[in-house]
Amino acid sequence: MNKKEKIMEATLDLIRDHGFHGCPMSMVAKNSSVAAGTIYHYFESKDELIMELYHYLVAKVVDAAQSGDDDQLPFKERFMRFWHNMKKLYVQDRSIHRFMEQFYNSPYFTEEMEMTDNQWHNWMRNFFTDGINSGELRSGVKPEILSIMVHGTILSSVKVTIYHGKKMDMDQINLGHIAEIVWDGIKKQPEAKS
Amino acid sequence: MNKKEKIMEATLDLIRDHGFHGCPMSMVAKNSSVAAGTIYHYFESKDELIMELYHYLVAKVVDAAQSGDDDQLPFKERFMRFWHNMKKLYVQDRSIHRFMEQFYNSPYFTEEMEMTDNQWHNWMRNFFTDGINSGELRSGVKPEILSIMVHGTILSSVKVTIYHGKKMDMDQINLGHIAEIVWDGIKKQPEAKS
Amino acid sequence: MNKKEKIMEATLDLIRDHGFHGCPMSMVAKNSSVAAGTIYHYFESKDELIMELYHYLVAKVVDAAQSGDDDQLPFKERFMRFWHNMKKLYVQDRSIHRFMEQFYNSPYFTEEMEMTDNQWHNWMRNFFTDGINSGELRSGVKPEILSIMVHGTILSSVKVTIYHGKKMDMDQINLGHIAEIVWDGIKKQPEAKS
Amino acid sequence: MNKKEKIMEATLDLIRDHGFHGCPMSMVAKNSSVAAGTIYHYFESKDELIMELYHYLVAKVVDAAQSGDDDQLPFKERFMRFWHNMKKLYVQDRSIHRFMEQFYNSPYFTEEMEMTDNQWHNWMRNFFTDGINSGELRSGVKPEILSIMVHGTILSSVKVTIYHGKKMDMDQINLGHIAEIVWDGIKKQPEAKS
DNA sequence: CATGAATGAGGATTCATTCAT
DNA sequence: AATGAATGAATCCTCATTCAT
Repeated sequence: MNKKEKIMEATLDLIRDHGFHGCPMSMVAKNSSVAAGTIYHYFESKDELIMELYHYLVAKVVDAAQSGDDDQLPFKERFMRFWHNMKKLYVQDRSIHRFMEQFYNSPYFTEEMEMTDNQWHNWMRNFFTDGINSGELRSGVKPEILSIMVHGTILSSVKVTIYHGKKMDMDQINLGHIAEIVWDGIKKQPEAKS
Repeated sequence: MNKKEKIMEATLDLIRDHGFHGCPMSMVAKNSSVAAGTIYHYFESKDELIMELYHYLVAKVVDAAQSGDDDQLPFKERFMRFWHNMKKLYVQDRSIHRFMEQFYNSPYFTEEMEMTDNQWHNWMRNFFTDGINSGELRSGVKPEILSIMVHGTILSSVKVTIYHGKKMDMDQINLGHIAEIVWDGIKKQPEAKS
Repeated sequence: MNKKEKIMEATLDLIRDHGFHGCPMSMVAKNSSVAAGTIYHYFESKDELIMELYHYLVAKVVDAAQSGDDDQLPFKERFMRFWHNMKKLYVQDRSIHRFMEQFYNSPYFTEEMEMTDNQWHNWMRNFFTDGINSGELRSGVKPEILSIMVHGTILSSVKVTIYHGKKMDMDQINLGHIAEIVWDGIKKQPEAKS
Repeated sequence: MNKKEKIMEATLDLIRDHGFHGCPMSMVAKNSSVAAGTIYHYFESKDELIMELYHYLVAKVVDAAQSGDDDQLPFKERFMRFWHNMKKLYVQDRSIHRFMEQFYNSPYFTEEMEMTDNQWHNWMRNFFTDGINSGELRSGVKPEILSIMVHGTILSSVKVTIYHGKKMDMDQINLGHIAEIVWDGIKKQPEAKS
């Protein structure tokens, strides 16, 4: 791993373990085994380090999301693969999610950024647009809405897995059901609803 | 409003506008019109202020959630009231949502807290247990799972409303549909599905 | 005990246990069971409280020193009584000595105070002047010098008693010798010295 | 002088002039011509600065004590050299004495420290053990006791010199006598006394 | 007399950033 | 490129003192 990545990974670990607060540059330096001054060769400022880390993680997330995807497959299959890719990513390494949640609710994340081209939102929009166009998903709901909703539910199910995992003696079958429930919610609905 | 609440509200506003960073005690003092030292009469430390603010907001959230609830009503009606109460709460005053998102992903929120008696989780568990017991919700899914899932989706739909609201020129009808979609996902299912 | 004394005693205890630093007025208030404001009815300021405490303790020390003294007795007897009175006082309650040592080496204690009438130094000067005049003590040494020397040695022997007391398995006979050694040093010397 | 020593010396000066109070880090910084933050490169905290200063001074004191010492000399000569070394050290630079007096009577100095290996006490114990073994000092008194006693008396005579020095118009001869008096107290005694 | 909430200047400490080496 | 000592503004917190009740 090159120095720049080492610095970003150290920052990420620090944020996972000690929050956005607990990652002073001095500690980033120590944890990535470089001198404090060296960080400033790779990043103009701490803000820039955080911003680059954000983009680095977005790329990682998109990569994970589309692993094994194939637009020739039935959309339910594609949806399930997406779902499990994301869950795996978030469960295996909590740091990504934790970073993102803090990032989105911090002043680093401005409204402009949201509006601007965003790899991750673009990918999701396209993905769900495919499902709508192929007639396998509900029509009449914008893909942006579907994507935010689905992603929110994935994150929630990650929380369930992580926090309650052992404590609640929850059988895996139940947890697996969540994806089905969500699929039932977004799939093409037969006709009238109660 | 008493001084303690004034301090908490000032902190909350600061966190909304400038994130978990960006609320130095000096600014909390200024925004709540008390001297810096006064804060320490009411809170032992900044950490304690944050923790008390959390509990204060949880109480507010539970209050909002159960507004107009009545266990004699059909569960779909109760669900829709709950849904709209929550959305109203989170959309009208973004500060609660922003605080919570940051809080849950910060070191303030420990695993123990999750496990410990938690007003909000208790309320939600009881609520969804009612729906399961009355046969109006899917059986075979634990109420804890339903509550985390539903709440996660509410938060997501709040994000849609807030961030994309104007930009996307999204008609209100579509947004209203989300609750229906979720209801379709959690309601008693007719029979077997693939 | 009246309120004023209660405040002074609380201050003294605090200084013994936590040093000159660790006695904020708030804690003095708590430990003496009065409100913070009340202290300012009895003392103009913290400085004044410390100064009054000093004078209060000086009086206590003089009282202890002259307990059982009688200028008709042989001076060696008077000296031994004095010695044991002081040791008892300092060993039984370390706070007096600890306060004094810190006081003397703090800015509270000015050179003027040293020069000014000082009950305790006066008492000691008079005491040793008696010994010189009666021919039982060395001549040619000013009583001021004798008194500071003797008192310093008492304090040292208190330190021995307190710190090393148990640890060193020191027989009481040896400790008792110190007064004898000092007496040998200050008593009228026979004639030529080596 | 390196920066670490400059900081310690500035602290010492401040304590001499304004007591253990009266040396805020900001002033230590100013007096040692470094930035406030720099102090924390060399010392973890103010407490650690004080503790290191203590050890630094103990080393200085031991150095001074053994200056010109030679175990081939008669013990009286060694004793007199020791005495005058110490007096010189304490009188020439009052800061060491003032620091020590405050340090020993503050919570910085714990019982454990007293018990623990202590350069200074070790040196004194060895010194007086030599005198006892060579038969030039009283037997039957532990060297620890002799050392505490003698040192206490030196400190007292320093106080005499400093506080009363000019005021009392005390001839140097008298002051010089103190060492003789103490020597008379601790030297091998001719025979039994009442 | 007594209270204790309120004050705000001052103290210890942190931390992003710079710069001589 | 890399270092890490140095900086000093900013932060959290303390505490002597006041004053309305």
